[in-house]
Amino acid sequence: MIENLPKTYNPKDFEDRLYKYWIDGEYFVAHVDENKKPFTIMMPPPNVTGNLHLGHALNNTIQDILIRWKRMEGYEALWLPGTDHASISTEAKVVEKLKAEGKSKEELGREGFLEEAWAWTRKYGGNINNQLKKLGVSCDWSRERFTLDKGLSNAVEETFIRLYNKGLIYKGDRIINWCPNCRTAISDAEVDHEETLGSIWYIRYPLKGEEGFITIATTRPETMLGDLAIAVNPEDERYKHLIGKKAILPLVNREIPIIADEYVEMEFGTGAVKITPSHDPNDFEVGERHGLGQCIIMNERAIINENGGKYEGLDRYEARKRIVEDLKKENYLVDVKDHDNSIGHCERCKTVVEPLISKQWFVKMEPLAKPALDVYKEGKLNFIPERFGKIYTHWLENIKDWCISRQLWWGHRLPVYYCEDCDEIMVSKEKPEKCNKCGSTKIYQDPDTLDTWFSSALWPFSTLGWPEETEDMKYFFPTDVLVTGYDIIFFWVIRMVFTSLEQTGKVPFKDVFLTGLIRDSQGRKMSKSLGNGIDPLEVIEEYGADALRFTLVTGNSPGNDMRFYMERVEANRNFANKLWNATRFVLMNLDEDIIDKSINSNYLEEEDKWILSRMNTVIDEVTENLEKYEIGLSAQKIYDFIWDEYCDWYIEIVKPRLYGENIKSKETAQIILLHVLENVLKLLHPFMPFITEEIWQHLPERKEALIISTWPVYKEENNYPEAEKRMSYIMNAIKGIRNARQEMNIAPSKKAKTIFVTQDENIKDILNYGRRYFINLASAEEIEIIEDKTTIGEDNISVVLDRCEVYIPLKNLIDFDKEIERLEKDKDKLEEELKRVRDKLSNEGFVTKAPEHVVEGEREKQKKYEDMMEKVLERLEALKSSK
RNA sequence: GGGCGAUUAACUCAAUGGUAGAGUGUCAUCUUGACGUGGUGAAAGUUACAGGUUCGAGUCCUGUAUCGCCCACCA
Repeated sequence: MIENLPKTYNPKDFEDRLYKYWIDGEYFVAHVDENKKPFTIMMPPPNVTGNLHLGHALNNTIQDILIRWKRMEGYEALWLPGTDHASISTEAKVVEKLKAEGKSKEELGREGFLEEAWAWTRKYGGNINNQLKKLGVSCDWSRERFTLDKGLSNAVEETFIRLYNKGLIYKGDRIINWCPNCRTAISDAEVDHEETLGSIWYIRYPLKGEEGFITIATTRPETMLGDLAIAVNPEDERYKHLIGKKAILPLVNREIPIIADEYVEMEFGTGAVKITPSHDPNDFEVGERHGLGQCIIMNERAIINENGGKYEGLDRYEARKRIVEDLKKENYLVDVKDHDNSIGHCERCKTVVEPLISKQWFVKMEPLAKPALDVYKEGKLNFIPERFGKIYTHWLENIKDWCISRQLWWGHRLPVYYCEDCDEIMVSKEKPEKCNKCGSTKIYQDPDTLDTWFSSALWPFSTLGWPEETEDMKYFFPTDVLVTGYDIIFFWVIRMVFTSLEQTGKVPFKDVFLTGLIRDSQGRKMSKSLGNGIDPLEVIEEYGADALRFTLVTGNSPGNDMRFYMERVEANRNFANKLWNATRFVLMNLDEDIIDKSINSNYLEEEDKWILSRMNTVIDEVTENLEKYEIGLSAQKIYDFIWDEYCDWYIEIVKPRLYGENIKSKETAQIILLHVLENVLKLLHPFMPFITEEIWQHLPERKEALIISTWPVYKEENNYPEAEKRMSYIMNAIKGIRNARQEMNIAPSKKAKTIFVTQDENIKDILNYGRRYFINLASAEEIEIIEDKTTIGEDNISVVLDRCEVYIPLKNLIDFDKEIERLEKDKDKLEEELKRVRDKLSNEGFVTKAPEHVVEGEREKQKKYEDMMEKVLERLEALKSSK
């Protein structure tokens, strides 16, 4: 007896067990094997202390599908996992924890803080990996990396030094984005702009040595404390006479020059602009051009400093309030108007960022951007969907230097040392013994750390041992595809490309598959504050990982946002249950002695050929869809094949053979049931790895795990177009009969005599062959196939098919009005179809220009519909006259 | 101010230029020996709008509307 499955599908019974089974079998571990082609994916490293959310689940499901598929196709598949130290985010969490304990970063000092951060990382660091395992990810845990690992840190330092030595990293005083809450500089990409309704204040500045004022407009009055000039457009007739003169800065009483600069738009505001070089990027440039110098008025917490005079110690917004009040009091405020403007917020903590002049480290982007643009133009880098290529190009064409230093402790410390005596800068991995320049031994390291994305940018190769020339590096790099969300194209994708081109000379991946965002059922972003987030682990707990995975990859397309519905998860769980029970059916009808037998084409019946042929097509299409990254389509095709064709048709058709006396027929049915099931399990495995492996393990004589079985391929010997045609005729006939019977309220249990009328020898042959199908699937009994319908009375349900009519005599059960109504409906449908076909065929353009097979197809349809129409009309007339 | 996307059944979404599909929901029906997490059947569409290209358009082009996203230094 063959071991059977439990009666109900319960994923919790086996998902964890199977994951352990795969791990124990080392199926996820990749090896350098010159006889095989490599296929590599680098998992986008989640934050080390993060938790799995649906975005991760989507991403990793897609990667797992690709990697499992390629593994089965015979590639040496490496999927390398790991985590990111997430400098700013982790540091913020640790600071918060310390705060709750009444401690601060500063109290602990750098060493103490880092100890706390490592403790935190060790405590929460494993979480996300364990959560990923629940999802079934088949990544190579033996190669797991962390961005702060020794090797990866070495790669970071190496890269920094190389770029520095090439002059591509520099230190400079520049306007950067400062987060007063995180108290660090952040890059442009880390600033979120938000349109906000604010005010614009019109302030008049008295002229020096003469009567009158010059009125400026500003959205940030508090920055006037740092004003070093007023600028007007050189062409502006209103102000030409004032250029070169001086004005008095109200409240502060500083003399500032009135200068001319092209940057000023005459149409905006009053046409005169206050210039605050230390607190605005444009003003900074104006200041540079006119040698205005600097006046910094805020500290790292955005609190007014000693340069702010009496406003010193006030928060920036408090200062604004007070300054506006004072201006009003002293009659400098001319007007206040509503004004929309776009305000930058820290991507991490949402605090309004402060543009601030500061000494920071930058990567010079222009020379790096060029090759990254070229490889895209040369087609060496593809985006799925393609439209993201434009976003990539646009960003690179308008790129600005990348601020990479952060005033944080958790991260890669800059490999930069200074001489205390002569300020010489020394860039090296180790601390220099003495100063290169003056020989002093008073050397200290730069306190700053690097932007997290600087190390992430190296991920595709630092993980493989670069800069060492490791075997892994030579074999697995460059990688094949990157799967990530479109929201981190700027942060990550682009930076990986230019960094890899610069350091390795290679594009790090051929394809970039971009996923959309997952939203809640109302289309809102999932967020903690809204409380609408869905925990993937809870979904897995209730419905199983396979149902979740299937939900995430169906019903959406790459790069488009999707809404998440529990109902869909449930539907996919039901699909798993369907497959589970189909397997139970197959297993309970399997005789042990068929297990070793292979398919003998001599014994194949029509439905066997049909299902083999259909399976063959599905194999072909699914593979093709996967190659084009059409994951949702491929999943849908497998779903439809399993449910509609295998379960609803093939299993139902084959039942009588399984219970019948004909041994050969019975055996063949069993062999085909098992054969198709095996192939379907393989096709479905990348999408639903757990249930398929579990079922596979219950099939007789399993020698190897499904995860390493061979991906099915199209086979010409399984191609049976004729059987497909004949079966589809029969299936259509069955549907027609079922439909008519249901509409006439004839219960399926009411078996009825069924008479087919046809003069077509071919159809006769098909129907004759298909007798048992009708008996079992269309509630037919006493099937007759005749040529002449004149002897049949009127007391029938009748169905008009292609080249055939079906009569089901049901004496005294037929409601003539209802039967007429039903046929009228058929008539209407046929009329519509006929009109469409006739219009087409009477269009000369169509007949002459459309491809021959399309025209021929329409002609055949016309003939068919005309014939059917004639029969329907005859029947209608007969019914009406006999009423 | 630029750029991009979306608009298809009640809802959520699919659909290589050739008769618009699915899931969910709805209605009817079935205790048939895998599955009620099921079977069978039905109803449900001017593919946002207006033009154009084409023998033929949900699909390609132009414009409009609505919604959404991204980028951008206009004080």
